[in-house]
Parts: sequence; C-alpha cells; structure tokens
Amino acid sequence: MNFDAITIRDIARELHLSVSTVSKALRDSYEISDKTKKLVLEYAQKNNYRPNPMAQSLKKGHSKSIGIVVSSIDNQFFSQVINGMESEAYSQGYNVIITQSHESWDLEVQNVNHLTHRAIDGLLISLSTETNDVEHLKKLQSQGLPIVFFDRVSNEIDTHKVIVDNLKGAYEATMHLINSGYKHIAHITSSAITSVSSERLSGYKKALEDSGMEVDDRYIKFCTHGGQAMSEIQQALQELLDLEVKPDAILTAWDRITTSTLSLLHKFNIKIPQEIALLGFTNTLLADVLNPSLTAVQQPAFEIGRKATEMLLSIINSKRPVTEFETVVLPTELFIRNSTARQIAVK
Amino acid sequence: MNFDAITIRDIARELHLSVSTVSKALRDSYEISDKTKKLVLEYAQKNNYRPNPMAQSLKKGHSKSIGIVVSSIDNQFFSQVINGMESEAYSQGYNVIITQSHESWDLEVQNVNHLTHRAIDGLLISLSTETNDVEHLKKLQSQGLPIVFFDRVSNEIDTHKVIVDNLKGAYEATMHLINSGYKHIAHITSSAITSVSSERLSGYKKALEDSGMEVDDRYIKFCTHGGQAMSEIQQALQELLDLEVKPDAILTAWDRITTSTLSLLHKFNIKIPQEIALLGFTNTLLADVLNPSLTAVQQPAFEIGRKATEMLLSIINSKRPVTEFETVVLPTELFIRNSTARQIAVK
DNA sequence: AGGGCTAACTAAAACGTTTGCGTAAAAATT
DNA sequence: AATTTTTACGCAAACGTTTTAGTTAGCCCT
Repeated sequence: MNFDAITIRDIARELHLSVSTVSKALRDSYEISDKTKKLVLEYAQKNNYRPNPMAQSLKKGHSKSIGIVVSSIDNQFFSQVINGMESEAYSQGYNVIITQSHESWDLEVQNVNHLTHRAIDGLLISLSTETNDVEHLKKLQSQGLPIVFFDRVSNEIDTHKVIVDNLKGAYEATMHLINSGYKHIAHITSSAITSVSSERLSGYKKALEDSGMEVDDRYIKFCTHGGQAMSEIQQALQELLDLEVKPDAILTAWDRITTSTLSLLHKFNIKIPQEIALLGFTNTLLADVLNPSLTAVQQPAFEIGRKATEMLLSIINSKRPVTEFETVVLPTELFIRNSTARQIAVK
Repeated sequence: MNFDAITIRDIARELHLSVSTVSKALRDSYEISDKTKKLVLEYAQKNNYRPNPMAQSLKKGHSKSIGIVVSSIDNQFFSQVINGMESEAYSQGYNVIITQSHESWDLEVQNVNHLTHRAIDGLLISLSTETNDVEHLKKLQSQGLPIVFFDRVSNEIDTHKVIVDNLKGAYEATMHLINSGYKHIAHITSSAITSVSSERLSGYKKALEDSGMEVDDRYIKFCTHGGQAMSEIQQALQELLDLEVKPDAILTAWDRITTSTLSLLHKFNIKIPQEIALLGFTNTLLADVLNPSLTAVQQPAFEIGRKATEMLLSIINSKRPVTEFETVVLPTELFIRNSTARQIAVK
C-alpha cells in the first residue's frame, strides 16, 4: 500500500520556505508573518495536509491516547463506563484505545503489554476476575506509567481509584429482600479475589447479621470465571436448588451473572418472584422490560468512567510526580421492580 | 510526568556497542554473533526494555493499528461486531482504536479526522444515520487509506463491504407476521438514507406485496436520528396508535428502536402480542428473557466484524493497490419467540 | 605475500516533526 | 548616520528506531 501523504517538507519545497518556517506557520507561531502563515495554511488546506501523528508523538514524547482494559465490551456496564471515558478524554484532546481481557489474566497481561510504554500516556484498568498477581502493573507504574483503577481495583497498588460503594449497595439490596419477607437469601458472586466481590459479599452478610439472620455458606456461590461461562452459573444455581431448603431469593453480584441467572431460572421454569425472587447488580438498559422487570442495583457507570479519566489526565498533565492518591467512592442506586415483589397473597 | 524508559541507545552505551548492533541483536539478525545477542537480550530483559512503538511506526511507515467507527458501543450488535474485529486484528498483530459517532455526522467526521492518516493503517466504518455526504471518506480513500464498510455502507464508495441480507431478513420477518395472521403490520425504521433501512423497508414491502396486502405509508415511520432519542420513537409509535385502524403488529428495523419500542409499549400498557405483536431486528442477548420473549432478526455480528477485518487487513497487506472489491453478504437469522405468538383464542 | 572472503560489527541517514538558536534585513532609536 | 531593536525567517539537532552501506580483522586460498 502506498500512502502518498503530503508532509511538511513537501510544503516547504513547493513554497520555497524552510521546513521550520512551515512547521511554525502551521502552529501559528508569533515568529511568522501573517502573509506567510496564510500562504502555508492555504496550501496545506488545499492539499489536505495532516501532520503525521507518529512523528509528532515521537517528538513530543506523548501519544495523546490512553489505554483502557475492561473485561468485556458487550457488558453494558463497561460500555457505559467507556462512554464516560471517551467523553472526558475527547474533551481534553485524547484518544482512547480499548482492549478486552475477557476475564483472563493472560489476556490482561498481553493487552497491557501491547498498549504499554509510550504507545499510551496512561492506563485505565478494571482487573480481570482471574487477576491476583499485579506485578505487571506494578512494574509499569514504577517506570512512570500513570494508572487509574476503576471498578475492580487492587489494593496492592497505590494510585487513584474510582469505585462504588459496593458494601452499601449490596447491603441495601439484601435489606430490601429481607424487608420484603424473604427468608433464605442466596448470593451468587464472582471469584472471591476481586475487591468488588468481597465488598458485596460483606454487604450481603452484614445485612443478614444486622437483621438477626444466619449467614449460611451453602447459600453463597462463587463463579471463579466471573460468569463468562454459563455452565458455572448453572452449576451454582443447581446446587442452590438442590439444598433441602431452597432459597426464596437470590442476590446476584455481577452483571453477567444476573442476566444469566435470569435466563436459567426461565429455563428451569422457576417463577420469579413467586418461587424465587431475583435481585441483581446490573446496568442493562432493559431491566424494565425483562420478564419480570428486574430489581437491580445500578452503578453510575458513565460517571465512573468520566471521573477515572479525569483523574488519569490530571496525573498525566501534572508538572511533578503525583504521590498523593485518592479513592473516589460513588453511590449505587437500587431500582425496585417486580422481580422482588412481595408476595401479598397467592393468587 | 517523566517516563524514564530505557532506549536502545542506553543499552548500546552500557554494553559498549553501537546502536545498530543492539537493534540488530534485538531483531535476531544473522549479522550478530550469538554471544552479543545473548548479552543484549539479557540486558534488555533485565531492564525491561520495550521498543518505542512510535519510533517504530514512524520508521516503518505503519502503525499496526486500525480504526473503527461505530455509532454506539453500548449497542450489543456493535459490541459483538467489535469483538469479532478485535479477535481477527489481534491474531494478526494489530491493535484496534474504537470511536463512536453517536449517529452524528459531525462526530463521525471528527472521529475519522482524528484517527486518520498514518495513525491508523486502515479504517472499518459503519456510517452514522445522519451521513449522506461521504466526501470525507472519499478523500481519504483517494489518498490511499484502506477502508472497509460494514453494516451501513455507502454505494458511492467502491471498496470491500460486509453486510447482511437485509431484504431477506425483513422479508422473512414480515412473512412470519403475515403467516401468524397479523393484518396491519407497521414498520418503524431509521432514516431512509441508510442502505440498511432502505433494504429492510424493501423486504417489508415485498412481503406485503407478495402476500397481496397493501403497502400503506401511514404504517411506515422513520426515525431520522436512528432512535437515539426516545422521543422520536415515542412520537412514531403514538402516530401509529392514533390511526383509525391501529396496527396489530410492528416490525422494528433497528436494535435501539426495537428495545425502545418494547419499553414504550410497556409504558402505554399495551399487551404484547395480544394487542400488538412486536418483531425486531436486534442482537441483544436478553431477547429470551424479555417480557415477552422477543421474536427477533439476529445478525451474525461477530462474523461481520471478523470478516470485515480480514478484508481490511488483506488490503493493508497487499503488495499492489487493490482495485477489485467485493461485497460479502451474510445471512440473518429469525428467532421466533412469544412477542409474535399467534393468538389461537382470546383467553 | 597478496588478494579475496567472511564474520561481526559501526556509521550515518532516514522516518516527519518540533524547537532553540542564529542571522539578515527592516525598522526604530539615538 | 550609526546603533540597536524587531521581525521574519533558516539551520540543525533531536525524538528512538531501522536499514543501507561501509569497515575492520581474521582467515583461506593460490
């Protein structure tokens, strides 16, 4: 393929000017006369000149783009987060490069390496469920790459973080179930490694304890692959259904687990909420029109993304090394719908 | 921010070698002795050397990344398409840069300009609903940027394209409604400009005609903003409901229009399919668990993305200019669920 | 012994910019 | 008129690589 792109050198030759004059004219330098500027600008315009971004990046020492690692783009939570990131990044003249870890540590490392070092000016990352070793990120940070965590954070790395109040979100959700009269509330979550899971689990447990209810480990199921595989959720659900006392409500802690559980309950012909109520963390825009409409803990995804990006750019643009880091905690919101409707009476 | 990244020059100085020797050693050139290679490799490893991708890109004349423009990432169709693109691109050592046009021509142009010219080696684009002027893309193509269209294509530009058989998809969908006994089938689609809309509209009309039914323009509604705004869909729907003979079925032609229409029908308390049946183009993974489960025309989104990327990379890697272009047409699939269930009898 | 080979390396140019410094001419100041 | 200042431009180095074209030193061969 031949890219017959016009360069600053071509303009210079054609206009009988020096390369530096052209460069300065294009950047509207005070050193250049209006006449020359006009000449150069018009020629550039006419010939559709566009500066080579690689040359600029190389020269300037930054790429004006930031890397994003999420587990999966087709998760509405993450796509909303990305919308927020894109919005903030664009408004500050930055580009985003999105990669997916698909909940795999290997892929996460590979993506980070791919993005890494000067191809990006900073990294926004939500850890994969598999990740408990963050050496790869530590090394990058120590080499000066600004990193901001969002959603699934690591407490082994000191940097800005944007999370939601997972404990409170799960607490309120569980309380809602308890107040609705449910007695045997199960919890399906992801791998216990992630910050998000353990916080939500704590919220769930605290609500039970505060209500004088017993925490029974048999009602708590972990899906180590973050619910990427339907099979692991199916197994978890099956085990719950096989208990001598079946749960009458389920709190699902992850977007994908929530929707998959809903699907499986349909598949098993279990009436929601009559037989089992369902309450899940999810950001799907379709919660209202699901069958039944789904009581959900929703996260301010756009704002998470926006805020994380704002913080990352503040590190990137900081004159001196940033050593004071901040963790922003945003609130979740509980939307009560039919999937947890209290059973007034059996119709 | 200071990036104390190590360069090839640092290695050379430290090892008392020349820059070129180090470069060649790293690239495993036959000109370098095994001893030296080992030395360099070990030093590089230990000091976590990583080639500066910008310098490499500048030198090599390509960036090993491709640009993607879609209308919106939080549309499951597009996120699945992107998964396919990412998969193919990664397997060939390419990176993807994703941007969203949000159905706006202005943003589309801005994104393309941002990505454009040497920051990317090629472009994968699905036009925004607003777009009917493709001069910006023509210009880029004429300058040598490889472009592949998918989903929403322009026939003013000659290049590879990947689409689905929209006419057949809409035809089969409409036929399903007709065969289920629906008599007044409405069609809500996007702007008539897009290839996709007009093809689906044709399929809808053809099915009616082939069945001896009249095509009544009052039953066809256009949402010029591609359904980004709920309000325009609401208005379209309201107009349909205000007709003296209300439609008993609606075929929605776009993902977002489909889910929004479902929401609105709920809001208006209209029973699906008893009062109005709904059949829509959508790739949501939740079609099965919607209320009611949704009869849907689904597109092979992953494959669309994969194929488009494969074709783009074939242009990029082609030794000589490509002049023969191909349009790949993939089949859609109709999933029949409850939202169009034939009304055997009124319960 | 002289020429030709080869192996292993180096020097330098190039990719397209940006930028600090230098400088000639024009303008302003003495 | 002589000096200084300003204006408007050019030169060349630099960013970190890759690559072409040398350049040594040692070896083999007749």
